[in-house]
Amino acid sequence: MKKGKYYITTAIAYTSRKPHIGNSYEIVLTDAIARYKRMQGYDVFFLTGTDEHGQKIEEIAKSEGITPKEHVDKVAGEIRDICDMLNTTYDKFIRTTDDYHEKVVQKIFKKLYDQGDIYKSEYEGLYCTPCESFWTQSQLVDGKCPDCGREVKPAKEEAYFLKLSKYQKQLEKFIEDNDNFIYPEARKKEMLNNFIKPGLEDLCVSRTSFKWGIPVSFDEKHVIYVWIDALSNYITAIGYDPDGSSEQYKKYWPADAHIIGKDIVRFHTIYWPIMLMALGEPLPKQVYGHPWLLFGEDKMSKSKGNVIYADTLIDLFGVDAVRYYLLSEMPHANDGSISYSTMIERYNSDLANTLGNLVNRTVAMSKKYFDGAIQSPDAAEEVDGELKAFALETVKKVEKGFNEFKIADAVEAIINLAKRSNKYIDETMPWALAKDESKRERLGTVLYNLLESIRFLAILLKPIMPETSEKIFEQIGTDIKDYDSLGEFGAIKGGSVGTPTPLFSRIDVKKKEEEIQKIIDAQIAEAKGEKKEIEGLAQIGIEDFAKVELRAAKITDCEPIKKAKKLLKLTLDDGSDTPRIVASGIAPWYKPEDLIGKTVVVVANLKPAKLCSVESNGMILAADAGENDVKVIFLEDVPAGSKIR
RNA sequence: GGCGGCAUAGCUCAGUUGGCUAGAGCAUUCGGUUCAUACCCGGAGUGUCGUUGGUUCAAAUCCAACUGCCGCUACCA
Repeated sequence: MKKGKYYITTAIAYTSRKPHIGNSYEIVLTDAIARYKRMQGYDVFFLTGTDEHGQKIEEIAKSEGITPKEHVDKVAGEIRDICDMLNTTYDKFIRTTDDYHEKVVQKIFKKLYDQGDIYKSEYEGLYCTPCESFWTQSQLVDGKCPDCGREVKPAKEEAYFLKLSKYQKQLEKFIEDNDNFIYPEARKKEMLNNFIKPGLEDLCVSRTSFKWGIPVSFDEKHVIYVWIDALSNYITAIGYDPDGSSEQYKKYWPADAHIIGKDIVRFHTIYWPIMLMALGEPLPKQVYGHPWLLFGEDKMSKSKGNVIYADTLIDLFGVDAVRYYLLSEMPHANDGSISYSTMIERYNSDLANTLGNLVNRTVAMSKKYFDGAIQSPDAAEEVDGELKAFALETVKKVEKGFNEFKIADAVEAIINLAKRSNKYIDETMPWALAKDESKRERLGTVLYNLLESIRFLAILLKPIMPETSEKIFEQIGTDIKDYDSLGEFGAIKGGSVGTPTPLFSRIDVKKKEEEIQKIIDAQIAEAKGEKKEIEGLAQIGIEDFAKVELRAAKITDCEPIKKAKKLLKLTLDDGSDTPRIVASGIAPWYKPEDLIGKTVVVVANLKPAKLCSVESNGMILAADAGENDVKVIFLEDVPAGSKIR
């Protein structure tokens, strides 16, 4: 049955480093949906790709001593390999460094500028001079530059802006009229309440602070910032062009679903629709912001040895089991979590015991009792009717799950059909029927119903575990694989079954855990090795150290700085005639009275900086003693002014 | 601080518009079966449904307050 077109996309992955499984599961999710829709008869176009510009990439490449292009080529390759390893069926893989993309993005920018939706102004922000970066209030750490910890000051930079404010009303109306546009519901409320209703500020869409990006065609010192560059991929990939788009674009746009992480919902439901409104193009039908898949309780970290990459998992369990696991654990509203132990558990209980064993025992019985020949069904009994009804109901549940992006529900429904089929075997007891020659017809019917039920499973599993699905078809000896055949129970006509072969062999938990432990140990060792390398790179000569002038200084006075939560203003006697004023971010850990009279180490030749309107001359040394603990280094029996070396 | 959400069996969660002795999966335990990958099927459970009030013939389900947890709070790609 032919249905309409269905254009679905993932977010494009940022090519800073190789993604871990938490980053990769989005494409598996999207692939399952794409395969499902395709199977239903939709003309699907599935887009994924990589986002390759920006300051961070420029910096990483520099630290690696290669060009940004070399870096992104490497990482984009890795990302694409992972997509392929996961057996995903994207129709196109776009890179934001692709020629056609860059050209069209420039045209889009120009068009918006020409029609007045983009205008030139000044970007006002908090600037850290040594780091040459702008920061927002929320990015600051203790009111200071998050990179170097130094003072930031308000500064202006020439930049281009997109008029969000102009389209605010129109966007608000669109979101409210289109109930399913932002999904799930909670995200919609967040966008509406936090951003749209309070009023949108215009968006800065260009930068001059770095070079690795698409230049503004009519003002070369500006680079087009991430928003317009990255978001446009959804239309440039299928041939949008302000001067005339391709047939493909006309066919597929607007997108039916953008599948993205919850962290970028704002970009896709505010900036992106407004860009499209400004371009005069229709808006996507739905944006699904999925939650995160975390590893256990912790965030993934190399040094903890808990970073899981797709290839590691695939080596351990096989691609279909990994897909199955990710999709069955896929959270819908709250963040979910994965672990090796639950992976093993689900593998054994769902895949090996429930599904694999069902197929195996059914095919084995068909071989044993009828030499593989599939019988025609005879008169139906009540249990048969129950099984049929259950199978037909499962098709509906799976459809509902996919339509609502609750893939875990769909997966559960499928496994439940396998369980129901196992129960059916116990209810009908084919081995007992086999002992009675007069029950031969009944035995044939029972096995027929089982094979048909398994055929349902194989079709419904196609989007989840494509390879396993094929194996099942081979074993049950049918090639009736089309989705429409699920409208009725009983499509198989004759034929004979294949060889019973276990689909998933049970995992020996102990052995697998040992294998996993080895991988974890290797990861930790590798992380340590990398750390050493960094330490090695960081080595400096004695002449560098000599540039730092350290002196002992006695704290003669100390008071909190009113405007700052974390700062204390210290007055120091550094042995010179004039008292030295230093601001220090230690208020959470020390009270002024604890400090007066103590002797500390001060960096005497640090460039003065103004912190919350106090001029700070130098800094005092303190240790990061723990996650959130700072200890000032105190000196004993050292006269103020002593040089430290 | 503002906006939104969640608190149900040991664990992960279902519980639609208020109504039958509050459910499922996993784990635990007992029993059945032998076609099958020591697998499958069945039984047993345990719960003050966060706390306190209120509405109602009736509340896990509606309202209020409180407590705890979580998400979002604009220029990061």
